[in-house]
Amino acid sequence: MSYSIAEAARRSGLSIDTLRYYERIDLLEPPARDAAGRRAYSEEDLAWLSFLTRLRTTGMPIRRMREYAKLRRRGLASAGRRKVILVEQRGAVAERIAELQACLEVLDYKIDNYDRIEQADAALHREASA
Amino acid sequence: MSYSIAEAARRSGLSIDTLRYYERIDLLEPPARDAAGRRAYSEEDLAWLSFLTRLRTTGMPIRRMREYAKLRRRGLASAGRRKVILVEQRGAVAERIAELQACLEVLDYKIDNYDRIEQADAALHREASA
DNA sequence: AGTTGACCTGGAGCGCGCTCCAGGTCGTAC
DNA sequence: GTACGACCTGGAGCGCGCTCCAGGTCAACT
Repeated sequence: MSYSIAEAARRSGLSIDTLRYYERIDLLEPPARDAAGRRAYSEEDLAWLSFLTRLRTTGMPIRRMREYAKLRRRGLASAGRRKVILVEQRGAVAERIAELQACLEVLDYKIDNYDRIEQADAALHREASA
Repeated sequence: MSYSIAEAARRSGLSIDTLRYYERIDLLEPPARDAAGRRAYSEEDLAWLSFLTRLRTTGMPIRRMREYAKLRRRGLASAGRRKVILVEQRGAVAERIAELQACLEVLDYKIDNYDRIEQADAALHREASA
């Protein structure tokens, strides 16, 4: 089973342009082509894309993803170095989550303040119309 | 107490250029100036900067921060709309955290796989040298 | 008086990650 | 045979958030 670029885009959630772009910058091995020279993405291609989008979601820069992709092309021998990249990224993600949670607290605090302002305001109106 | 731009940069963690840039794009009210025309940031300026950097950390686009800043300049009357922005952002942050946590699981899974590869590899070496 | 260094302004430039475009080729449907 | 639509290529353009630069002013120090 293989997929046209439009199908691959739909399934990966990336745009057609982005798929071609990823190929150009060596994130993605050039997929097979059909008789007419059109890209035919395999299930494997899609699985790799799905992992790539995970990495992107974590905020990994494309430069680093290319590094990972390059290692992957070298096969098993590069497994150690690939693992290092993932472990590093895991750390970065954990940090980022902590950072966001701290921000969440600040937001909650501010929102609480606005709540109090609203209540004071409502009280004022009750008083005025009493 | 007021602070030179260098001090403000040090305390806010932003660069001097970024401070001037924020002022240019109306994120920051133009701070007071000393006799020589140099910026003199107040404690309030710094507090606002610190909140701004929180918002940036959550990934709020600058466009939206400007909106918030503009409302703030309009005083109490805009409190309701400012609250809406913060509540919305809180939602976005919560979503983002969830997304990152999902990615974390994928990373853990992949890293586990690499661990297994390493162990299998180590076993092979033991066998070979036995 | 001269040098240094922090600061000023307006504007250009940059790295990132796409996104869009022009101009062309195919295969299918009418 | 022609119109259409999906796809192709190479390359330009874009929005974001800074970052850097040239050329200048000013206060302090020697």
